[in-house]
Amino acid sequence: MANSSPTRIQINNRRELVLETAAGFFVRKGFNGTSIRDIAKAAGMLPGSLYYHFPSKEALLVAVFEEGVQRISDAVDNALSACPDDAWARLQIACEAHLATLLQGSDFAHVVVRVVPHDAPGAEQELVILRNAYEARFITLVEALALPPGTDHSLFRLMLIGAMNHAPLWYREGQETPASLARQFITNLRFAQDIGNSDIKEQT
Amino acid sequence: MANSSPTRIQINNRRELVLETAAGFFVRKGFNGTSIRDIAKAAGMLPGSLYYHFPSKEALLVAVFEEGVQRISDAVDNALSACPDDAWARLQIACEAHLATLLQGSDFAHVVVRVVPHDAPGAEQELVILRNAYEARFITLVEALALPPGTDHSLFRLMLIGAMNHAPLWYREGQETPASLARQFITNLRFAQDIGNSDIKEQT
DNA sequence: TAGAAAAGCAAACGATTGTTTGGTTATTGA
DNA sequence: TCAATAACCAAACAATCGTTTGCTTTTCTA
Repeated sequence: MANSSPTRIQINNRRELVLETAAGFFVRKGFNGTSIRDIAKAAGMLPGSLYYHFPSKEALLVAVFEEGVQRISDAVDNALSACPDDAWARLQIACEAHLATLLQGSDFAHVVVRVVPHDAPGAEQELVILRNAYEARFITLVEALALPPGTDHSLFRLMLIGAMNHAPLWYREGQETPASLARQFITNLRFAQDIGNSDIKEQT
Repeated sequence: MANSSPTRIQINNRRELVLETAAGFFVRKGFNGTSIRDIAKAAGMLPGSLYYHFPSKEALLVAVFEEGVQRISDAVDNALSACPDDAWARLQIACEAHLATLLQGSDFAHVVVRVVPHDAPGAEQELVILRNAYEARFITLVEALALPPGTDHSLFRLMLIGAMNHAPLWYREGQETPASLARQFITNLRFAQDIGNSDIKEQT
């Protein structure tokens, strides 16, 4: 007997639907702005039914966070696996994957950026650990850079992450692509020159 | 008696206390994570009493936003008024004032960065207008820069604002000052060199 | 000195919150 | 065939939510 027959019952078959629905609400309404009833109704279920899959609203957020961190981590890792060893090129590739997942992927990764862990006090530590585990990639990537002497690599990384995670607030699909954004992000942080600034007195 | 001094009644004498208390909660708990009862209790009043000063919870948020935008605007404008230097110096001074208000000032300015306007749907437009009115300063400041040819000034500005507004999430008082942060922010975006990267072959 | 306005208290309103409980249906392995 | 389990429904729970109403106290003005 095959242990996975075509008529096999789909275990937790609507768990994913609940997760996706929740991610959408958490992104658009925030954690505290979303009610269990919002999610249940949009998923075609009753409020109490969610508690078969998740023991609490905060546990649901953690599950969404886990999926978001998993997806954006996979995207970045996968992009880096087929990338040259040049530190700047690797960072740019990672930024492109980060932005693509954040701006064009599902809502899961967006939740990780949008929802601040302290909004769910009981799950705060878990959420911070998850996000830190992902962002650790950028510690390595930025430390591999040969930055000008005296540059604080940590601050450089925080600037970059801040700039990237701010993108969902202004990004509109159509004009710019994650790839073009990543290229410009890195260019602005790498090639920014003081061309023509040494004796600039005024601009119009 | 110390409290029976005036010949004039103190109009709205506790309105400021309510505003400050609300700002604190909005920063630490978010808008939807804060209840009217939270604010009232911390301000030593009853929940209903807040409605003498503000017609609704969203109107209270708008008032906090207005105060926050006012304070950070004043800080930046005041810093710029004594800085007729070149464009980069002016931008750095503005960043320093922005960061100082955000990280070391009252909670008012922090609310403007922490609370996303859509969390209060009925006040969303008003909140966006307020924030845009402030951020317009950086449009001018960044457009005055002589950036490398082909640089998107708008994206440059969004990077900088994203990096700065991300700071409250990692800043810890003691080591770095707003001034040192602003200097490094600008340095990273201006003087970033490709030192040690001359062996780069190509970028996509 | 009378009275209007400011400021807030006390108490409740209906609605919504996260969650629980017990029952129901469908599918499974034995 | 049958008990077990997955998955969900139906209905309610106490608590909390933003807000309203009516009343009281204080203070300034006319």
